[in-house]
Amino acid sequence: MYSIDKLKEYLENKDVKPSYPRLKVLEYLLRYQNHPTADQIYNALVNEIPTLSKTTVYNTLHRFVESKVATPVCVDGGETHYDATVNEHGHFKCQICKKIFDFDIDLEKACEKGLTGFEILNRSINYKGFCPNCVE
Amino acid sequence: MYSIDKLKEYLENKDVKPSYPRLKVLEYLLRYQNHPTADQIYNALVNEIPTLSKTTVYNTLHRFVESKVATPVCVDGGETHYDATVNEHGHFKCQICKKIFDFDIDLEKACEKGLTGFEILNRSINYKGFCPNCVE
DNA sequence: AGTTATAATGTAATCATTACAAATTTGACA
DNA sequence: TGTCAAATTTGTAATGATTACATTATAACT
Ligand SMILES: [Mn+2]
Ligand SMILES: [Mn+2]
Ligand SMILES: [Zn+2]
Ligand SMILES: [Zn+2]
Repeated sequence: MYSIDKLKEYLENKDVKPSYPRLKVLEYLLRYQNHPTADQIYNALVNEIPTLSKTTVYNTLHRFVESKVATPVCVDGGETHYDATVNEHGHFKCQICKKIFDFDIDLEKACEKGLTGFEILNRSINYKGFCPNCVE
Repeated sequence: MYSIDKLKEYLENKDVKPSYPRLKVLEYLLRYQNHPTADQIYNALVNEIPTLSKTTVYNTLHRFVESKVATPVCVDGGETHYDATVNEHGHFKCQICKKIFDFDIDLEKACEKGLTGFEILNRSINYKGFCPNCVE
């Protein structure tokens, strides 16, 4: 799916040194597209990288965010989820199965009033409700 | 500004018993419109209500949220802020002064693709950047 | 190889939030 | 007004995600 060389190149282009933990975290994010938490990533990788530290996962994710390799997804007060899809899109969190779904949204036509003079750096759109599998 | 009787009536209409701490929390939210955290509310009220417990503030806010007296605002991973303005609107958090600003947004025209079959219960729109006072 | 910068690790601390049991208040009713 | 059950409030202890930080390991460069 994603060759190590491609991942290395991708990180280098974003000025992130492609260490082994970083490559593995990126590979995980891209492969599963499941908006995992730091803890989920750690648990998924620690078998393959027994020396992995949870702090390294946090460090890596922070690095990814500041280099725009990943986006944090804070859909409610709980843990932060991470997403390697960095183009703008919405997130829908199902209240039953807790899964986070992507959806496309075009905010150009959604007229915002009251933001003249503000410099917008990023926008996050989070919906909550029931996913098709969980609507009864 | 907001008479105690009006506040009482408002809470009763939402099926929330108007206890003294609840009235004071609601009054604070409505008066300052500053999207405070539980801690900020506690610190603002504890002088006037010396017996106030932080747990009561949390209990009250949870009650308010479930009764739609208030909305939680989770703009980034940190603390949850609360808002007594419950009609849909966007929030802008300034990265410098940390203030949270309201803005109007009409999502009707923002076409969402990929949500057929989903039942949406609520939407939250959070922007980040620099407010007019902090843009250099 | 030696030197320096960068990254990873482990542990302890932080801090918002929650759990829980005890105390207090409220409101209905006799 | 007194009684009693239900609801609310309180204080404290626990939780759990995240961060701070000092140490160790790895990488890059001369
Ligand atoms: Mn996503
Ligand atoms: Mn608001
Ligand atoms: Zn679901
Ligand atoms: Zn500002």
